[in-house]
Amino acid sequence: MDARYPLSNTESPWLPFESRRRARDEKREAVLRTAVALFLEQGYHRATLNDVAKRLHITKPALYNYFRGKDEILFECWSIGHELVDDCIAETSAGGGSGLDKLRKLTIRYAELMTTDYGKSLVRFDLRDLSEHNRKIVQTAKRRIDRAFRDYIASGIADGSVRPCDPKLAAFAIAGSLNWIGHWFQPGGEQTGHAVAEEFAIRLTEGIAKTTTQMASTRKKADKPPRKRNVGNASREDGSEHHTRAAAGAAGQSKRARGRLR
Amino acid sequence: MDARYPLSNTESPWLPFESRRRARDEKREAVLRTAVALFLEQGYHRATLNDVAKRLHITKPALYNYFRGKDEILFECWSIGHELVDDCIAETSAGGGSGLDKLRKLTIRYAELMTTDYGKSLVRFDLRDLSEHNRKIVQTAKRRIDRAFRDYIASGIADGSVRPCDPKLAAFAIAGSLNWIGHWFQPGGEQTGHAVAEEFAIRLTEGIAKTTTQMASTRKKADKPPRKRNVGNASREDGSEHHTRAAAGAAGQSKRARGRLR
DNA sequence: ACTATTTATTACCCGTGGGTAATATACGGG
DNA sequence: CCCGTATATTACCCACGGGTAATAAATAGT
Repeated sequence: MDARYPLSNTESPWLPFESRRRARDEKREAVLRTAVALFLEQGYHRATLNDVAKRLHITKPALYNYFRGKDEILFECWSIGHELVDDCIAETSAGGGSGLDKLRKLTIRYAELMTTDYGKSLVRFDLRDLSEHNRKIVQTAKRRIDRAFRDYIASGIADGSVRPCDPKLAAFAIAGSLNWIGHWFQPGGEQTGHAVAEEFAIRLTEGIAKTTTQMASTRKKADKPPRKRNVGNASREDGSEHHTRAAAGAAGQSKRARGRLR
Repeated sequence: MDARYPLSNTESPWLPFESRRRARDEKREAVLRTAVALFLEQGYHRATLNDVAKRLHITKPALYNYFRGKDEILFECWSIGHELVDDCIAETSAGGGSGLDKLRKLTIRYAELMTTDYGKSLVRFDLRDLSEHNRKIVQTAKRRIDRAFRDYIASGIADGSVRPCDPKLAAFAIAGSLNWIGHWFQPGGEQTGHAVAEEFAIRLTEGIAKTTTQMASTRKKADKPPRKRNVGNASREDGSEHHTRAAAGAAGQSKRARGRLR
C-alpha cells in the first residue's frame, strides 16, 4: 500500500491526515443517516440522542465529537436535503426548454426527492426546533425553492407554454402536492418513487399547460425519463449508494464537511 | 328576566342543571380553542399545559377537570376538525351532481377548512403523540376522508365527467395540495381563505376534468358561492362565531361533549 | 345558614432527556 | 518507546414539564 520511500515526508503528513479526515466525515454522515431515519420514523422529539447513538453502537456523548447538539444534527440533515433540492433546481435551470418543460423537469426531480429520507426532512421537520440562526437560513432557502417554481410558471406564461394563472397560487398548489408526498410515501409500498414522480408531474402540470398532454390513459413516457437517479440513499443498503452526492458535482459538499470546532 | 312564578319547580331543576352543563362545555371548548391555537403556533411539544392554562387565566391542574391529559386535549382538537370535515363530506355527498361536481364542492369546502385552526389540526398534528387507541381512530378516519376523494373521482370517471386516471394517485395529488394549505396559510396574509379555496378548486380539478373550465383569466364564480361559512372560529373574536357548529346540524356534538369522568 | 359537590389553587413528585466533566483507550509521529 | 491528539466511555447534573395530592374557594340545593 504505502511503499513509497522518500516522498513520505511530502505526502505522508497529507495522506494520513486526509484519510483520517475522510474517516471522520464518513462517521459524521453515518450519524446523519441514522438521525434522519430516526427523526422521521419516531419524530424529532420522541427520538432521543441515546436512540441515535445506540443504533450506531456508540454512546450519546460520542455524538458530541461531531455535532454541538441535537438541533444542529437536525439542521445538518435538513441541509443535506436542501443541497439535493438545490441541485435539482440548478440542473433544471441549466437545461433548456420552455417554462413548462422546466416546470415538469423540476416536478419530477422534486417528487422523487420527496420519496427519500433527506427529501422528507425538508418538509417534515419543524423549523421551530432549530436555533434562530439556522431557522433563518432554512426560511431563506425555502423561499428560494418556492421562487424557482414561481419563476418557471411565470416564464411559462411569458413564452406561451403555460396558461395564464396566478404563479404564486399555482406554485403553492404544485409544491404542496409534492411536499405532501414526503408525508405519505413509504419505500415499501406499492408504488416506486419513480412511478409516483412521473405520474405527479403529468397530473400536476397538465392543469396549467396550454397544450394538453392527453394520450391514451395516463402516462406512457414523460420527456426524457431520468434513469434511476436513486437520490438520497434512504437507508436502503441496496449496494448502489453514495455516488449520488458525489455525482451531484461541484455544488455538493460546499459548506458542509465542516464540523470539528469544539 | 326570570319572572316566572310557580313553574320554577318544574323548570328550575332543569334549567340550572342545563346551564351548568352548558357553562362546563363552554369552558371545555374554550380550553380546546386555546390549545389548538397554541399547539399550532408553538408546536405540540413546545406548548406546555402551563402555557395553555396561563392563556386562560387559570392554572394547569384546573385543566384536569376537563381532560385526562395533554394527549387527550390534542385528540379532542383533532376530533373537532374531523367532525367538521365529516360534515363537508356529508353535505357534498347529499347534494347531487356529477362526480366532478362533487369533487369540486368537496375541494372548496376542504380547502376553506384548511385555513382554520381546527382544520389545520387535521394535518399538522402528529399521530404519534396520541394514545394507541386514539391513534387508531384517527387513522381510520383519515382513510375515510381519502376514500371520499377517491370515490368522487372514480364516480366521475364512471359518469364521464372526469378523465380516466388512477383515482388513488389523483386523490393523493389533490388532497396533498389541499393539506399543504394548512401549513402555509395564515389568516393575516394577502389571500382570504375563501379566495384560496376557490382558486385551488379550479386549479386542482381542471387537470382531470374532461370539459375544461377555462374562462377568461382565473376565477370568476364557482358553482354556488358558499357564503361566509366561517367555519372553526380560529381565534378571531369577530362577533359572528359559534353558530357554525350549531348549524352543522345533528351530526355535530355527537360523541364529544362527554368529558367529566374523574 | 348548612352541607355537598364542583371547580380551582398551591405545592410537590419524578421520569425524561439534553448536555457536560472526568477519564480511559486507540493511534500516528518523532 | 513515549507523547500528544482524537475519540470514546462512565457517571453525573439539572431544567423542564406532565401529572398528582392536599386543600381552599365558589355554587347549588335544602
